[in-house]
Amino acid sequence: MNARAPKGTADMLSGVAQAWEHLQRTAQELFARYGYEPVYTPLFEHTEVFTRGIGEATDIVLKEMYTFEDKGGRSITLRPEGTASVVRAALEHNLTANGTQAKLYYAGPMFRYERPQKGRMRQFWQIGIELLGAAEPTADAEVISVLWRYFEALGIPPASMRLLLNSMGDDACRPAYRGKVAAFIRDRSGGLCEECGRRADANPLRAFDCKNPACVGVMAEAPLLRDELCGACAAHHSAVKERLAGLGIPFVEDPRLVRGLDYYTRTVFEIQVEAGLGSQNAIGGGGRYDRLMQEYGGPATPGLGFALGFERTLLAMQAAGVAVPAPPRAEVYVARVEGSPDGTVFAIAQALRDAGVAAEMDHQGRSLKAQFKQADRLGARFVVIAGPGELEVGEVTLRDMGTKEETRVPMDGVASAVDTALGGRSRTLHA
RNA sequence: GUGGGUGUAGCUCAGUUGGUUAGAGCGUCGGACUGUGGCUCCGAAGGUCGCGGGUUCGAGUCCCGUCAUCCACCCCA
Repeated sequence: MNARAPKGTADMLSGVAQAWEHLQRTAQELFARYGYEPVYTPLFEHTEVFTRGIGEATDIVLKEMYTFEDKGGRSITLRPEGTASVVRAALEHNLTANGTQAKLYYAGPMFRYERPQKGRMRQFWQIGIELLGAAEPTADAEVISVLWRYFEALGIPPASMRLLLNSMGDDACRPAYRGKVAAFIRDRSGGLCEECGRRADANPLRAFDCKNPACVGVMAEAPLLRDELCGACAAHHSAVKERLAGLGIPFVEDPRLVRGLDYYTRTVFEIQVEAGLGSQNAIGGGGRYDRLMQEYGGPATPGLGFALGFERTLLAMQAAGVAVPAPPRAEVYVARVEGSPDGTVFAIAQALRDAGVAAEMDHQGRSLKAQFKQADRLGARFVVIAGPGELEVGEVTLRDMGTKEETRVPMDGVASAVDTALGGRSRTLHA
């Protein structure tokens, strides 16, 4: 058989897996302070959830979805992002009935069929929050600040982050602007790449995203939505900026920031980092999607959120030299000696664990010396030497690996002795 | 989907103009007067040289194919 993980997927072994849990713990703790509650939606949905939500003309829907027919003949798609599912769930369970506000967060794998490269996987992890039912600009500022604070909490230097901000307008002003850009593209199509020429019809705004130098040059002269926002959108946008400035969160207005999902209205934002991501640069982003719920047939419900990528966040942390805290694999190592009754050694280790101490012992019949090496490698602060001599008189030797001090303690008092030595921080699980 | 790079021990890599039993460092395991760690020293295990085919007296080393991987384009987290 082919003992290899599929293309674009990766096994997360101890080092990475621990970082993963650190990212999740940090998120849970921070998001809870803002009142967000966890939600777990299915990893797959009816395909329509994504085609309608994300937009038929987006790259995600056009060429990146893992879509298949299940045995019941339904078209199923592995989620390529989180917002569509959460909004679908909120609608299904009426979480925003009568204008109720819902604050949700999720974390888990997303799937997109793309060629993998640095910072891009076919299965990748995102954490995101969604704030539903909130139309005020303070909501935008809150969501953006959660994202910013999260990266700060992880230790990514604020100076290395760049927050980009833009407004996509709404139904009152975007259609007219969109028409203007389409006209502009048709007019100047000679100077644009083939792809952008085609964009005029389906998705003209995406031409702003093109990295082709010629296109960048031409699009630099294209009309900007910033200058065409309706009064309500302009007021909203400037209020968001005011709130952010009030928090001291630095942002850069980028009138050409266009995000790849069709559902955005008004505020869109992205946090970029310069080092570590290869040719990618965004570690998180999001925006407002006031029409999404209606798109699914629900009541008009404003909403917004962000998503951030685990892989990219980790790359950014590594580039910034941030270390991920890793707990010691053992605080105490219980060593057995030739002639020690296995059952007794085993019981001592168990007693320590029951008392809340991380304890490890040998299961391979290795020499005492090897056990000490192992204890050292695991980061154990103490080694309990359970030799026949000690056990005979109901005692055990407790060695402090730092000071090399050894004391004899009663066998049934090991847990409390260690607990005291560790500063009494363990909790007793079994009275 | 397109382009380029790379595929040699668990990991990072070296392998000269193709020539006999494929190497190093790290890691792992064992040992240094036999119940004790982190340093040092000694030793050991571990490799279908991605896979298939071809050229050759002979290929890890050249050619073709294939797969995988990395990076980039597209686009995004």
